[in-house]
Parts: sequence; C-alpha cells; structure tokens
Amino acid sequence: MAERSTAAEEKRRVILDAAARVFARKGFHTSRVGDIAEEAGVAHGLLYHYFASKDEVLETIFREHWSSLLERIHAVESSSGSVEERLRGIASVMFEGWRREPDVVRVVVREITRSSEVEERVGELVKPIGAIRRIIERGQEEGVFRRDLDADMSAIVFYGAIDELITGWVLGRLPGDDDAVAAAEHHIVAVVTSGLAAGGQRGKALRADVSA
Amino acid sequence: MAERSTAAEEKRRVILDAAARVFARKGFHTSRVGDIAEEAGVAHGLLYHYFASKDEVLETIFREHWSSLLERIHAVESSSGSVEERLRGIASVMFEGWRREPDVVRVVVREITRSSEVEERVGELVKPIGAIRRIIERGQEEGVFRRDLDADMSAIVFYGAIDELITGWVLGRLPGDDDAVAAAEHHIVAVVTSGLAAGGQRGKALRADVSA
Amino acid sequence: MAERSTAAEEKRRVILDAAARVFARKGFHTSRVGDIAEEAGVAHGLLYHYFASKDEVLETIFREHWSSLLERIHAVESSSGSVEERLRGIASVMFEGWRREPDVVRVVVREITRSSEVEERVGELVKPIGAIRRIIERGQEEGVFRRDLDADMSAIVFYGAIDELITGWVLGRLPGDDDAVAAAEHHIVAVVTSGLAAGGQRGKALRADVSA
Amino acid sequence: MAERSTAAEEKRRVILDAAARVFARKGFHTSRVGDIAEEAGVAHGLLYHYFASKDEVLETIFREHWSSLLERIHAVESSSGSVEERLRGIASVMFEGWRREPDVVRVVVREITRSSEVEERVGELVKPIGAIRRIIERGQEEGVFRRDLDADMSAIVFYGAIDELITGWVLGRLPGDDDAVAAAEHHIVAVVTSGLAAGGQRGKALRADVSA
DNA sequence: AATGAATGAGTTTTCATTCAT
DNA sequence: TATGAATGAAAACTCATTCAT
Repeated sequence: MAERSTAAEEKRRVILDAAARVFARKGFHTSRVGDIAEEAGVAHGLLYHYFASKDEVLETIFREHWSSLLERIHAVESSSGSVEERLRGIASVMFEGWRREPDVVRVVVREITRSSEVEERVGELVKPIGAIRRIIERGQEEGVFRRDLDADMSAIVFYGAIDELITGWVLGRLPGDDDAVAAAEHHIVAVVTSGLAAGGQRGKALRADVSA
Repeated sequence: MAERSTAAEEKRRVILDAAARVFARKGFHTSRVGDIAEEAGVAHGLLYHYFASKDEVLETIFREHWSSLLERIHAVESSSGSVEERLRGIASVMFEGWRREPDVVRVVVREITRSSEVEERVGELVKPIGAIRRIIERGQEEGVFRRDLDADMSAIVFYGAIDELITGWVLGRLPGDDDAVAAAEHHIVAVVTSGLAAGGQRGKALRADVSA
Repeated sequence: MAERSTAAEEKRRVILDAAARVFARKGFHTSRVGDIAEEAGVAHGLLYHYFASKDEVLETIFREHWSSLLERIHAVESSSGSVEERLRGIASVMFEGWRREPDVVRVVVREITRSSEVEERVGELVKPIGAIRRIIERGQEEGVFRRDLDADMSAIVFYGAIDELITGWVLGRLPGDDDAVAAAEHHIVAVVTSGLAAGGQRGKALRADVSA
Repeated sequence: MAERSTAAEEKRRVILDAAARVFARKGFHTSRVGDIAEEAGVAHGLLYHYFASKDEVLETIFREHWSSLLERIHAVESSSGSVEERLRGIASVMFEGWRREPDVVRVVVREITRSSEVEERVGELVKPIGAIRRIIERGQEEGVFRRDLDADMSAIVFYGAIDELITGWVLGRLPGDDDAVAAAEHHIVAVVTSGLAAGGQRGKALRADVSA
C-alpha cells in the first residue's frame, strides 16, 4: 500500500514536472491540458485523477516551489551572518532555485501575477520582500546601512534586481551558467550595498584600511 | 473628410483606451473581445473595423507606449546632465509613464512576455537596458563609477529595480501617489549610485577628505 | 431625368459586371459584398441602392443571361433549318454566350443549382433541354432520327455534352479560343447525330451518295 | 483495443455519412457544423475529434468516393471487353455509384469545384475523362470508331452526358430508379456510339450490306 | 489507474445589412 | 447618390472537463 502510494506519488511528480516544462515553454494560458499529458506521456484524462483542474496544477507548482523558497529565505534571515552576508544569502537562495529548477522558476516568475487570483499572490510576494526589508532594517539599526533611505523601498530595489536577473536568464537574454550566476550574486550585493559610485568602492577599502 | 477621419481616429482611441483598462483589470487572456467593446460602448464587430484581431489591439497598445517611452529614454541618454542626473532621468521617464497612463503601463508590465512572440519582445526589452548600460559605461570612463562591476549587469539591476517599483504600484502593493513616485525616483538613484552602506552615503565626503 | 436614369443604369451595370467577375473568380458564397464593391470601384453600401441583397445580384445576373439565352434558343427552335442545323444552332447559342460573356457563363454554370432555391432553377433548366427534346422529337417524326431512343434522355445527353464543354473552358481544362469553340460546335453535333461508330461516318456519305 | 478502434471507426463513419446527407440536402456552404452533428446524433465538438475542420469532412467524402470510383474505372479500362462494352462499363460504374450512395454522389457532383482548390480538382476530373479518351483512342486504332473526331472532345461529350444524367437524378428532374438507370446505361452508349441519325441505327447493317 | 471518446460552454471572427452624414 | 462607420446575428472552432470502459 505504501508502495502503491509511492507509485502514485511518482506519477503525480511526472505530471507536475511535465506541466512545469510546458508552462515554462508556452505560458499557462497558452498551454493545453493535452500538451501537459503528452509531455508527461499519459492520457490527458489521467491528469484529473491527480489534480482537480489545470489551475490546481499551476497552484501546486507554485506552492511547492514557493514554500521551500520561503523556508530557505527564513533560514537565511535568522542566520548569524552579517547583514551583507545575509543579503547575499537571499540572492543565493533565489538564484539556486533557478539553477536547480529553471522551468519551475520560469513559471513562477512569469505567472506569479496571473495564477488565479492576483490578490492572493500579492500577499505571497510580500513575504520574501519582507524578509529582505527586515534584514535591511537590522542593518540600519546596527549602523551598517544608512538610515535616510526607506527600508521597504530598498528591499523592493534589491528584490527587483534579483527578479530582473532571473528574468534575463528565463528569457535567454543573459547567460545563466554557474559562473554567471555566481558573478551575479556578488554583483547584486555589491551594487546595492556599496553602490556604483567610485567612492563606494573605496568605502570598503577605507574601512579595510582602518581595520588593518 | 478630415472631420470624418478625425472622428474615426477618436473612435479608434476610445477602443484602445477601453482595451487598456480591461486588460489592466483582467489580464489579456481573461479579457473577452466583448468586454472591450462593452467598455468602449460599441458593438464588438466594430473592433474588427479598426484592428485585425484581439492580439493586434494588445500589440498596438504595447507599441504606442513603448515607442514613446524609448524616444524619451533616448532623449535623456543624449542630454547634457551628469551621469547621475541621466540615470535619474531614465527612472523619471519610466515613472512618469506610470503616473500618466497607469492602465497602459499595467498592461505592458504584465503582458510583456505574451504580447506575441517572446523573442521579438526580448529584443525590445534590451533597448532601455542598453541605454542605461551606456550611461553607466560613460560614468565608468569619467571615473565617476567604479570599474570593477560589469556595466551590463549593473544596468539590469537598475532596470529591475524600476520595474519592481512599477510592479508594486501596478499590483497596489505600494502607494503610487505623486510624492511616493518622487521619493522612489530619488531613492532608486541613491541606492544604485551610492549604495546602502553607511559609508556609501559619505562617498562624496570621503573623496573630499582624500583630496583634502 | 432620362440622363439621370441612364447614369444610374450604367452604375448598376458596373456593379453587375464586377459581381460577375468576382463570382466567377471565387464562387458566390466565398465572395464578399466588399469584394464586389472593390472590383466595381464603389463603396459597398452603394450596392444596396441598386440591389436588395447579395442574393439579388446573383439572381439578376442569372436572369439577364438566362432570359436572353432562352430567347435565342427559342428563335433557333422555331427556325426553318433541318433538325441537325437546329441542334447545331442550340450549341452555337450556348457557346456564343461563353465567348461573349465568359464570366457570366462561368457563374451561371457554377451556381445554377445554388442560386437561392434549387427547385426554382430546376424548372428553369428544363427549358433549354425541353427545346432540344422537341427538336429531337421533330427529327423522329420526320424519320431523320431513330425512334427507339427516348427523346428526353437524348436531349439530356446533348445538353450535358454542351455543359461539360463549357465547364471545361470555365475551369481552364480545355482551350476556349474561337477555333476550339467552332470545332466543338461541329463535333458535338457530329457525335450526337451520327455517333462515334465508323459506320456512322459512312452513314452521311451514303446518304449523300444516294441524293447525288 | 481493436474493439475500441473499430468503435471509433464506426463513429467516424456515422459522422461522414451524416455529413454527406446534410451536404446533399443543403449544400456545403449552407450546412452548419451543428447540422452535421445533429444529423449524426453527436455533439458538434466530436466532429473535431475526427476531422480538423468542416472542409476536411468534405475533402474526405470526396476523396473516399473518388478513389473507389477511379479504381473501378481503371478496372473497366483494362478489362478485356470490346470498346463499346468498356464504354458501357464506365457509365455503369458511375451510375452504380449513384444507386449505392446517392447522397455522396450528390455532394461530389454539386461541390466538386468547391472542395478546396479548383486547380487540384481539375486535375482529378481529368482522370475519368482520360480513361474514356484512351478507350475511344483504342477504338479508333481498331477501326471501330471514326478517326475524324478528336478523342479528347468525344470523351468530354460522353462524360458530360453521364454527368448530366446523374445531375438529373440528383436534382430530381429525372426518375432515378433501377430500371431508369439501366435504360440510361444502354441509351448513352447507343447515342454516343451509333448516334441519333436514323441511318446510324443501321450502322452495322449498312456495313453488312456493303460487305455483302 | 488509465484511456481517450464525448460533451458543450465559451470565444473569436466574419460579413451582410443598415444608417447617419 | 454615395460613403463607410456601425451593428449584431451567425458560424467555426477550442479545450477544460466528464465519464464509460
């Protein structure tokens, strides 16, 4: 019976993965249930044994990815590193999702605002941004980050940068190999913390000098 | 006859504006042609007098907005201000689009990857990012911006931040009033140029110190 | 006022001729009212000043051609030539229609069974066949034609041969130039009266010999 | 599984037969997909399970009928009978189609020029006429048929006569019962081979006289 | 579990016809 | 007369979902 349920679980996974690939390729609305079934190598009727509807398939992909993402984000948030390390950790978590399950990320990125009810998802989106905001606020409290800038808006900037990089990879506009992802991780934190200004670069050095 | 053609132009506009509102409200795929017609107060058949298809309506909205946006972006790019002023100008142009035609921006932001063939649009997306990249490169040449960071990636970060702010307004997650928009404009340039680091804020001062 | 009405008549003709060309090219159902108007160089609304409907246009083309055709067929029927000459006359009348107004003939041939009510037209079709039948019956009475064959069926054979030849020209399967048409005229009468049998050819010669 | 596929085949047939009846009754353009479905006793969506479009249904009817017709025509062509017998065989094959599947023949006859691209069909029409032409040419070579008449044109006359008789039955202008069809078969060959001329009837006798 | 035939609501699109100008 | 914008009925086609096997 456990074996049974495992076999069923596997078939469910097969359909889910197939759906992620198809949605990633054609978008949710343009994908037909038959496309998913074909990609999964099953009859389209079978999909309704495992899911109530096409919508539920998207919801499931979204939920599974999103919850594990949030978990890892919260782990980073409550880790003991410096605020800078923690920001890098957030980017790392999100980029890692991309490297491991590019199709799923592609779908989540592209369909986030469309997956049935926008409002529900908006609440969800707030979560990673909230984590980023809290890290930044902590940084401000610690005196590491400037206090004249709104933490929420800064969090949006950081998250937006991550999102755009992933979108770049998703759309194939940007090379998304491991090296590029690692570079992006470094880059995004560097820009957001120290800024582009030539002085910002020196900022670190100066502090380093001081510590020396 | 000129009167006639003007009246026709106006009706075309009425339909286009109605479509923008409807698409903004329900998304492209969920909007029916009849919804657009109803919103415009015309029979649905009339839509086909002015446009070849529902798709063409979206394309038209997209094209009209995008081309005027690009024009203004290029004007900023070739203006005489400092690189920092020009970056602020880019953000200003994009935010202004939001304030003036929120529905259109909403549609463009949400449906960009759907507006027909992703590939074509990707090429389009490169354009504003390219303008930003060139401004940053100029900044690097002038010694105002650090040279150890890739200009292209930095441009993506900047553009992504803008995009996420607009998305925040679009989805109602963020207050989008005039003050908030003005603050965002200041904010985004501050973060990207000087960074969040407490030292970054004093970037200019530091340089002044050094030169002293 | 007469001038007015003449100008109106001309415009009506222009539309009718345009319609014949368009119907001939694309078939009745596949032709749009706009196609006819475009071909005629007028706005499509004008068509409704001269005709009640698209159907009426076809009816008019049909009626005009058909009535003049029937007139000429009846003239041939009541002429004083031999039965053979009269059969040739019938073929000549129909082929002449083709040479003079190929578009109209094409339409009549292709749409005859479809022009609104089939039943009405069937009655019409009987007319030329009836004329042919009467000529053949006369031939049988005169002893020129064999009596063991049903006159009505023979008339159908003769008419069908004419129809198929015109169809061949209409569909471009057969050269339809003046020489070909003249040859066809000779041919069809030869086959139907004397037959293909080698003896049939001699039949004429024999009779000729006898009369000599 | 074989049972399944057979059931599917049968349903396909049901739809095809229903379509033939509907097209025969109302014509292709005037028939709605819903009419076919209703006639077949299925939901209209099912039609698209078996055929790509309404057009494809017509194409299929046409192709199925036409290919079996051509097969039988070619069998007659290469049979060992006299040329006269073979001409009678051709007529017989075509008339038999009418007796067995009047609806299908009705559709093929009425919609032949519409079944998609005229050009393609013209090529098809040439085939039976070509077979007839070859039989006539053989007759000319054998000295059974006169050589002063063009074989191709004679074939058109013969085919046109057949076509018109079928059309007469299709349109209900002519009784189409078994006896009438048998009579027509005899009739058409008699006219085309021996002609209507009173002398033609004696063609054989005349030749006998001469040889005597 | 699995299949795929069957359903039918829903959508886009077409186009003959009307009508204000 | 003439135009072409405006209408809306009608039709083809799609596809998520159901269900008999």
